[in-house]
Amino acid sequence: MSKIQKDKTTEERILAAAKKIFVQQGMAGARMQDIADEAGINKALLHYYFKNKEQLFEVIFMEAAGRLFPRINEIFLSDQPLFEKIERFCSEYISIVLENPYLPLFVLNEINRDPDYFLGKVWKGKNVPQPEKFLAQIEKEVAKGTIRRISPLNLLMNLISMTIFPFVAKPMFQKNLGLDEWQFRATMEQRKKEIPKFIIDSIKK
Amino acid sequence: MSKIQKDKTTEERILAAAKKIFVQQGMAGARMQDIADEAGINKALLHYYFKNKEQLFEVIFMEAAGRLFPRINEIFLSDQPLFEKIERFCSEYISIVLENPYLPLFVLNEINRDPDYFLGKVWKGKNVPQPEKFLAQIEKEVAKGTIRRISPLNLLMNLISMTIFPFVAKPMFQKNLGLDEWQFRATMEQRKKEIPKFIIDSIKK
DNA sequence: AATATTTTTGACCATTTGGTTAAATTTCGC
DNA sequence: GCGAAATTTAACCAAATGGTCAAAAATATT
Repeated sequence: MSKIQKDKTTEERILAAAKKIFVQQGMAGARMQDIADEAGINKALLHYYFKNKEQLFEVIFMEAAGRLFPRINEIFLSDQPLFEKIERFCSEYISIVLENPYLPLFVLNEINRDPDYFLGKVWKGKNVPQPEKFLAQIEKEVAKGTIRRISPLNLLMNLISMTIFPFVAKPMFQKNLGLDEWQFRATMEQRKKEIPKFIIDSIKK
Repeated sequence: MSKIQKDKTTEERILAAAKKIFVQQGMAGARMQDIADEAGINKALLHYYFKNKEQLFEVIFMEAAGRLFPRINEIFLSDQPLFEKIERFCSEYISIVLENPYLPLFVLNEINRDPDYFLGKVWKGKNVPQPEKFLAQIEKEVAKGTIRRISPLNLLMNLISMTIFPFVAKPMFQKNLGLDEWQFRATMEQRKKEIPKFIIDSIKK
């Protein structure tokens, strides 16, 4: 039981509750009863708004995935210069995830359970990922001689890893490095600039 | 149902089955019946060897965590020079995880569900993590002028992130970048040397 | 071979859990 | 205010699930 917002509509309260429970417990661990309790309503009413657990889950998952994946695609598709792209990605991505630190682990976890199903849902339609452009851009910079010779694939992995992983391992980092909530946030704020600097220092010629 | 090893003892078959199911489905998603089936035995026999789900899970979890955490602690505690440490960590860690690519996500996920409980189990006794030494070592190198000024915390996060995250996001990377199993492995083999090079290029003065 | 011990099984139980139903209550259109 | 529609609830149901038990089968001990 937590604070039940009286101003929100019932459906909004259900979605907020479902998000909290699903993100915390995963699809398998989440209980419809817990979601109902969290929303301050009856379980039957839950099924009045969402016909079953799977459908409710899919709404939550797609909303979560929808916040994370389009941004990754942006760095593939935009027309900016490489270094600007890297800076923008880190800065914007960290901002988004700081508001929902547990989303990445949640999404990666469900993808892991059934990659084809979930990635099929996420990347449907014209939204398929096209990393070719970004990878080609890196190769072009290598050819121009502005950056050292590096495998584009590795550079991409490095960028995404350094940006996202600290959130995935948040409890571990916090506990092992003794960071409270505030210190963790501050560190991630720093990293908006530290990561691009780290990368550029490594590859710039 | 999969191949049931006749040469292994029943207990070993149970542990292998439990590992497969738990790592794939997580604690909440795993079914005792599925573990029994996978081991080619009766559910009652499962409880004859392990008194309940939680106990069986803990055996699996501790075995998994025991493979991942001590290595991280090593980079904190060993006496090697910084660059060697970084190289050794990447190389050894990737080797270990290549044999069980799904362990990191599994462990991080369960830690996330109950950080204090699980991290308490993992780091019990004299095995508590002591990052101070590693962080101090970085600061010393900065002072000596061998590497540029960088926040030790950020460097540590970068190292661990680049090493582990590709495994956590394995299905996503594979699907979105079109890597089959073999190509993924080859990429990670490359990264044993690419990551240290990437880091050292960034911080060496 | 006979007996004691360990391992394995099928049948069963209690609880949890997702989901339904019919009735009650509230809200809305008039 | 009144009937209809939408919202909310309590009570239930069936299937799934973790766990038990007594008997059977296999193995070890003498």
